[in-house]
Amino acid sequence: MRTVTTQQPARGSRARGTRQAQALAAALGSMPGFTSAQEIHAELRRKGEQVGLTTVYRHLQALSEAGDVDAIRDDNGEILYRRCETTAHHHHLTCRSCGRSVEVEGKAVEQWSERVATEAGFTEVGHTVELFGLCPDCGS
Amino acid sequence: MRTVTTQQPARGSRARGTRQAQALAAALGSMPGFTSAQEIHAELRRKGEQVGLTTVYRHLQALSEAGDVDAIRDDNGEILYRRCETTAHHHHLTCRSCGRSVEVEGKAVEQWSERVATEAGFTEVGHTVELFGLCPDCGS
DNA sequence: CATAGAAATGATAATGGTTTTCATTTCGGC
DNA sequence: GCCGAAATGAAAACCATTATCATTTCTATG
Repeated sequence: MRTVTTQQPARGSRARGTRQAQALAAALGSMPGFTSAQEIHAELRRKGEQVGLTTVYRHLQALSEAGDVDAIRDDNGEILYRRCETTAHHHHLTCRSCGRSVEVEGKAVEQWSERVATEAGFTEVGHTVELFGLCPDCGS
Repeated sequence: MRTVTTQQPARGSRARGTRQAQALAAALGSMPGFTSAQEIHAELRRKGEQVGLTTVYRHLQALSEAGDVDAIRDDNGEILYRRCETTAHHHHLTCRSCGRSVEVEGKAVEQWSERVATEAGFTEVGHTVELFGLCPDCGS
């Protein structure tokens, strides 16, 4: 085997300091709204970053489980990701046209779901709430 | 060449009266909660009804578009169907364990979503709201 | 009754996003 | 330098859903 001529960066802690992880984080941050794993992967390649699709999926999944990114499903069943701005529980108002999204609080919804569930005798209630519409720019 | 005898667009009386359609409707009605197309198909075969998977999908899709059944996506991206009990807009409180579901009204949610959207300048707002929990039977 | 044309059906193939597999590479520590 | 754990990624597997298309079923009509 040939000698390795140059060693790439990535000094320091491995998991988070990985070249791929950093590139992914950067890409995520540069996206205004929700984007699919595939799109993120494409964006990375466009930027010249070389990251495998598998790695993109793996990191997004990990980030999602860790609560560092939000994940929702669009109508086609694709999973869309977005970097979280707050760690508190929240929902999204997403533009159908451009994908831009706003995080919204949902106190009213939380209370409503609690009440409804209790009335029906349900426990350990969770909920999925997503809003879609046209943002000011795309609206007309 | 003979004159093309125009055929009256056959009424939908057939579509609904089809053996397969009836079997599907019956199966749907016998399921207490949300079920996937695959499960319904399996159930039909179990009953001895011979209905192709394609047909199951086709009918479910048609029924869904017609508003005769509700369709939601579970966490795995699968589409789950359930016969509608009311034609009015409503949401569901579904048991994570047994799949049983209750239809709930969501006036509070409608108003909340309207308000939030307006505040953000969004228009033509739609929403996805699903509640999950443990029903009285499965909860304790 | 025969018959043509339409709708409906369903076996099969294709799609496509996501996950697995597994061999390889990277990197910290000794 | 070397070992082993973690990370990576190309390729294959998965699997629900859709598209294809030949065949069957039904209905109206002559």
